Parts: sequence; C-alpha cells; structure tokens
Amino acid sequence: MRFPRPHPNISGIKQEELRRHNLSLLLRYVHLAGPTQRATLTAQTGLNRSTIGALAADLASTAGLVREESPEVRSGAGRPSFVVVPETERYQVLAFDLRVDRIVGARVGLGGTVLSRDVVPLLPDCRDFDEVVKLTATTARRLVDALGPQARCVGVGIATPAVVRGSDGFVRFAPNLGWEERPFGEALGVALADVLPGSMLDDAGVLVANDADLGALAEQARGVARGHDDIVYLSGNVGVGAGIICGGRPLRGHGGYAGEAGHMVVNPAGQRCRCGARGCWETEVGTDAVLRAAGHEPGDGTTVQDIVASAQAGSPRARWALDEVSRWLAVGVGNLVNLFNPELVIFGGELRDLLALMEHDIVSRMGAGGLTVSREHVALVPSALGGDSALFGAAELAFARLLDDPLGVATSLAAMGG
Amino acid sequence: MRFPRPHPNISGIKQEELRRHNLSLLLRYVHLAGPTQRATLTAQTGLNRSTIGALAADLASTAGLVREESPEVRSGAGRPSFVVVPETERYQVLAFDLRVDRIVGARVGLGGTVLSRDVVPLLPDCRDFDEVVKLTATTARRLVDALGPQARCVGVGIATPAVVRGSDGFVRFAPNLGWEERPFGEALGVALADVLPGSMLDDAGVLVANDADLGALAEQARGVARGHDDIVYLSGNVGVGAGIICGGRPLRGHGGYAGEAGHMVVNPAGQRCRCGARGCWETEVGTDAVLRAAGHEPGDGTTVQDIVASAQAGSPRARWALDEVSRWLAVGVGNLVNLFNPELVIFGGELRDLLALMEHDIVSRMGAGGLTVSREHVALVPSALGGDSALFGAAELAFARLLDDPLGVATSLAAMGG
DNA sequence: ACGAATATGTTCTGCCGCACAACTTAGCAT
DNA sequence: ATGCTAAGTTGTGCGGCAGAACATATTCGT
Repeated sequence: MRFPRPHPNISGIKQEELRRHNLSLLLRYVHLAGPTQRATLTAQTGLNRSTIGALAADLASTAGLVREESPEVRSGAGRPSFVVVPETERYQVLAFDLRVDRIVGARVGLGGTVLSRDVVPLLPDCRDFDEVVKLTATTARRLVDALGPQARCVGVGIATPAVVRGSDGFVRFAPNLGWEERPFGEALGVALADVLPGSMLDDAGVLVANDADLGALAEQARGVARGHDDIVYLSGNVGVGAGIICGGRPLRGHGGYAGEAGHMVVNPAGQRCRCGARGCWETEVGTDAVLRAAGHEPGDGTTVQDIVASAQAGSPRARWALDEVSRWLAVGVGNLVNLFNPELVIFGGELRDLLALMEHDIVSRMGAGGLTVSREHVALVPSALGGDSALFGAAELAFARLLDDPLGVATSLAAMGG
Repeated sequence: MRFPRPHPNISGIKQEELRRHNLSLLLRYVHLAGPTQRATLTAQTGLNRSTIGALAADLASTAGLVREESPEVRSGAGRPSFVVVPETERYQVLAFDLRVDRIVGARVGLGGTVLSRDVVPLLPDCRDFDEVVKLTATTARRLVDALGPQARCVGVGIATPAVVRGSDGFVRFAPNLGWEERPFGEALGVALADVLPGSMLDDAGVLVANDADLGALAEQARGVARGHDDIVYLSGNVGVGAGIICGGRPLRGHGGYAGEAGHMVVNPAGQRCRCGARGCWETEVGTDAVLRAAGHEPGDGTTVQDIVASAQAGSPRARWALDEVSRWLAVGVGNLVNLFNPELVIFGGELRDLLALMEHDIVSRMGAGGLTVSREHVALVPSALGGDSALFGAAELAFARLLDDPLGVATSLAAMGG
C-alpha cells in the first residue's frame, strides 16, 4: 500500500527542534505582548524557572534579540522578576502596504513598534508594474538609510490588493492595479538586493501577500482579535477580500489563494462582475456598488465615507443605498459565519464605516434566517488598526521567519552581514 | 499591557512531549499506512535507526499496540527490515453512523480494518431521541460481545446528521432527525457506561460529530484525499453539509459548527429553507430539490439515484431537473473553491451520483465565471469510501486520542480495566 | 528598624531522549 | 563460500529540561 503523506507533520521532533520551539515561543511572546516578566513567562509556558532563565539568556547574549531589565514598578512581596524586553531598535523589518492610490512603507521594530513611516502617492498613471517596483525600492532605500548603526533588517513584507501565490509572491490577478500574472515577489527581490546587502533576501526574498490576509494577521497579533483563534477579517478597499484565521492559523488553501470572499456569488440575478460571474459579493457591497446605489458615478471623487456621512445627515437616497448594501452585507457575512463559525467578523477598510452605521441592520437581517447556532457567539466588530492593519500584517509576515527560528536566523544573519 | 493568548500553542514543549509526539507519529503512520518496514519509518520521519527501534519496541512491549514481524517478501540486498504491524485485533473502537433511516455500527481495529458490522433500521417513528440512544446502546452491546478476549475498546465515535457542539457532542440542531438541543453525547455516555466498563468513556465520553466533518476526516485518512491538506468534502444526505480540511487540519470553528455549507445563501430569490432564510444551497441542490425539480414529491419513495438513472435513460424531465440542480451546484462549489482554494472537492452521499452524470456541466459552469486562479488546480471527485465515509470517520475520531498519546492512553486503560 | 515571609533568580545534579559510531546480523550476488 | 549491502543492536555522548538547594531582593508585620 502506497502512502504519500500520512500527516501534516510527518517528521519526528528532535531535541534541537525542541529548543528552537521554546526559544521561538519566548521571543514571539515578548514580540506580541511587549516587555514581560520572566515569572510570567514561566507561568504561561509551564516551563521551569531555570529553563526560562536559560532561554532568555540565550536570546539575550547569543543574538541580542532581547534584553533583561529590572522592573520599574514593583508590586507584591518577593524578589522582583526581571523583565524581558524585545530589542526593538536592533531587529527591524520593512513593511509595505501597496494600495491603489499610494504606497505606505514603514520600519517596524521587534515588538511591533513603528519606527518610521513613509507614504508615496501613486498617481493613476504610475500603477505600472515596473514603476511600482521602482518606487517601492526607493522607499525602501530611504527607510534603510534611517536604520541605526546597530540595526539589522531581518525581513521585508508587502501587502497587495491582489491574488498572490503563497510560495513566491507571484501576483496572479490584481484588477485594481491592472496587473495580471506578474512576478512581483521576484522583481522586488531583485530591486531590493542592493538596497539590502547581506539581509535575509537571499534566503526568502521579499514576502508578498494579500492585503486582507495580512489584515487578519495583524488584527490577531495586535488588534481586536488578540486571543481569538477563529476570525474572519473583511477588507473593503474598492474590492472585497477576506482574511481568515481558523484554529489560530491563517487559512491559506492549496495555492495560497483562499479567502476570495469578494467573488462569492450571493445574487445570481445581480450585476456582472469583472471576474465574469454574476452577483459576486463585491459587486453588491464593494465601493462602486455603494457609490452607484447612492447615485454617484465611481471615480467622481465621492467616497463611501461621504455616503455614510450624508446618510447620517439624513439624506434619504444615501440611507436607501446603505440599506440596500447592508442587505447584501448580511447575506455574505451570514454565509461566512455559517462556513467558518468564527468568534469575530472584523470589518476593515471602508466596511468599517459601513458597520459603524449599519451594524444593527446587518445583525437583525442575519438573525432573520440561517442557522442561529453558528451566529449566537459571533461578534461584528470594526478593525482596531484602522487603515494600518495590512501594513502591520506585512510587518508580522516579515518577522515570521525570525520568530520561528530566532537563533538560527539571527546568527546566520550575523555571519552574512555583520 | 494585558495579553490573553499570544499563540495557539502557548505551552512550552518538554522532553516527555517530544517522546509522546514521536510515538504518536509512528503509531499514526502504521494505523494509516498499514504494516510498514522500520527502514521506511526511519526514512520518513528523519529519526535515527536506533530511535525508531526504541520507539517501536516501546509501542510493542509496553502496550502491545504494534508487533514486529519479519517481512515475507524480500527484495534487494541487505538485511531485511522488520515490519511494524498495528495490533488490529487488540485495539479496537466502536464506530457508528447515525442516519435518518438506520444506524450502522462497526467494530474497527487499529489500522482501520472493519472487524464486524451491524445495521439497525430506523423506522420513521423510532427517531425519537431516547429510542435512538437505546438502539445505539444495544447495538454497542452486540459489538462489544464480539470483542475477543485480548481486545480492548479504546473509544467510541458516532457520526450524526446534525449540528453538533464540538466540546461535548451536544446536538444543537438535527432537522432530519427532528432533534433540537439534545445532549446526545452525554446520553450516549450514560447509556454505554455499563456496556463498556473500564473503557475510555470516563475520560472523554462518546465522541459525537457531524457526519460531513467525519466524512472529510475519513477521506483524508483512507480515501481519495490521502496526502492532500486542503479539501472540501460535500455530504449530500437529504441535507447538504461540508466537512472542510485546511492545512491538514479539520476546520472546526469556534463552537465546532464550521462547514454549514448547506445554509449558504446562493439564490436570494429562491425557496424558503427550514432555517428561515431564502435560497439556501440545500434548498437548491438537496435531495428534495432534485426530486421536486424532476416532478416527484419528496417521500414518494423516489431517490436521487432514480432520477439520475432516468436521466441516463433519456428522460427529458429528469435531464432538465439535473441540469437545473447542476447550475446551483456549480454556484455553491464555486463559492467554496473561492473561499477555501482546495485541491479536491469530494462529492459524497447522493451528490456522488450527481457528480457522476453532471461533472462536465458543473465544471464548465464554474469556468464561466469567478476567479480562474483558485479553480485551476481543483479537482471534483467522488467519495472513495462511498456510503461508509462517515462511519470510517467516526472510527478515526474514536482512535484520535489513542493516536495522540499512545502509551498514556494504553497504560491508563490497562490500569483501569485489565 | 529589623526579621519573617515571599517570590524569584541561580547553580548543580540528574534524568531522559535522541544521534552517532561501532559492531552484528541477515539476505543477496557472484 | 565469500563479499557486499542494508538494516538491526548496543554503548556512548550530548543537549535539554526538571527539580532541589541555595542565594537574593523586595514587602509585610510588629
């Protein structure tokens, strides 16, 4: 009997991996939770005091990934515990959020602090592939120049409004940029090679991912979804996409294309979508749908926020439009809730504005039909990171390799570039 | 800064868990792949020869979970490798598939062999909750009586056409059985307590799960989805449900209710569904929809297979009906493919018959719209286990605890019941 | 103000799990 | 037969974590 692959994790665990796992756990903890007492780490991990001490010392002295400080504020009896602090300045990543109208770049330190930002507007005629790659590279150079003398760039992540192949950042389809089948990850890797000599680029290149997927990641790491293992993040930026986390892990799918909720058909009698189908969710609740319903022509400068504002101001047409949209929002969200049974559905991008005004409508419409069971514990919430969720997600993506194998990555980096 | 849960796996790994993991890996391998040479295990796991030897010896002598045999057929030079064989007779589970019209029970041995089966018809007036619990218990008793003297029952799993709470097998909603909010897992635990003295029931009770979820599990373990990490299994038995596996792991959702694809709204202008919504997928492609489209009244004895047969025989009405159904099938499957980007969509239950005849229609309709990207590598395939997938899945569910911690479970069982 | 209580860091020892090397064994090939 | 090959077996060593004993820093009680 042939047996291709019996189990996701086919390989046996060895002691070396045990250490790596525990180091990773520790570093990830302080990266996500910020400065943490050793005592807390001991309690949370279940590892022995002495082991935590050894692990922290390893992270601190071998790679300088963390430092140990005496706590300022003291509470309770007993010897005060050292605080393990991530070395924010020393280990950094570059994060980018490529949007239709701009490129946002940031230097993010270990622990998630944004150390500097840079926004480059993208004029409609500059969305050309090569132009975007070049602009990203020059932005990267400016960010890299601001790196301190001690600082190391341990990765580059970029969020794009595109269907992206997970393995290599190849952009399959990005209607809002007008791209199709473009080797974005590869091109960026080449363009950044001389900007970042001796960085991790040789290993893994620039990490490109879908903006909604990264939004979900960011909300789980630093937003409303902290501590939640099953969430759906909806990104409304012209199109609609979903980033889904189930069982604590991002849903990727076979090629990395999972979460294309925008092209879920909800209304077979609806408008034809760019993708060729009829009544995709995106055509019913996307930016253009909202504008059209409110009597505007997409591109005339009106935004979803404007519509929301005029609805709040009492405009009947705007109210009607949002009511219509919320009807379809409820259908789509209901479907997603039935399929994923999440704890949270996070409304990001322009959907955030819609939720603010229409939450009651959406909830009551969802309650009118469908399985109540999966809906009883779900909460619809606005994104906590606002417009920056994809950017933060890109940073998390870029940090992922370091967090997965702290000493391995840090030392190999030290060997390469000092 | 408060920090509820930083990471799915917050706990540190200790050496004990390392051993447990590797033992689990080995046992799971032979359980799924059947008798395997030690040399193969060495190669697959990456562990050292001596380690594999020690692990196998541990599984064999400490708990009798496997035995080591000399291989019969010899090929190639060198000393022949021992074959690690799962102790099928010694470790068994009870698996049940509760359906609308019958209860199927089976004794399944380690390695997945069905050792005996028992089918109890369920008359329409016997679907009463207490009746079903009692019938299951008597079936269980018959199966237990057939256990050999050496045999140990290490778990009980049951598949139900219901929305089931993951934690305790509480049935929230089972329209086809006419149940709502019933403590099925608990009741079965009580009913089976004296049938299975000294079994694992005290620990975890009877494991109840949704039939589609278990179908997916079974197809991944022993069916067409072997070696695939991203699959959608569709179960068509009166209603429509989906069992979804992503990244190699079953999609559970927060309460364990994920995968309710039958109540995904695909046609807002469609019929009203039992759940209260309009145009649920189930109302368009479920058994009743097929029958009605073909001009039959549900309950008149006609089956989906009959319709498929008459369509094959040339009946225009049947052809038209299936054409209509396949249109909605394509919409729903397209949505699922967009959301999950699976490698396989497995058609189980009555959908199997539909796929056999309508595959071309479904595929071409899916191709007409929607994102091509996520569809380019997906295959629509019939279930390989046919009507038994849920039953096999129930067995896998029941074995899960043993496979996760072989020695722990086996020894605690030995301590309890000899 | 001083010692007791408390909680934590530190050090040392021990156990456990795996790798590796050296040796042994079983079958195959010439 | 004899060597070749590939695997099992055995003993040693290393790495990783736990636990105990001790050291240390802070708070609390009087």
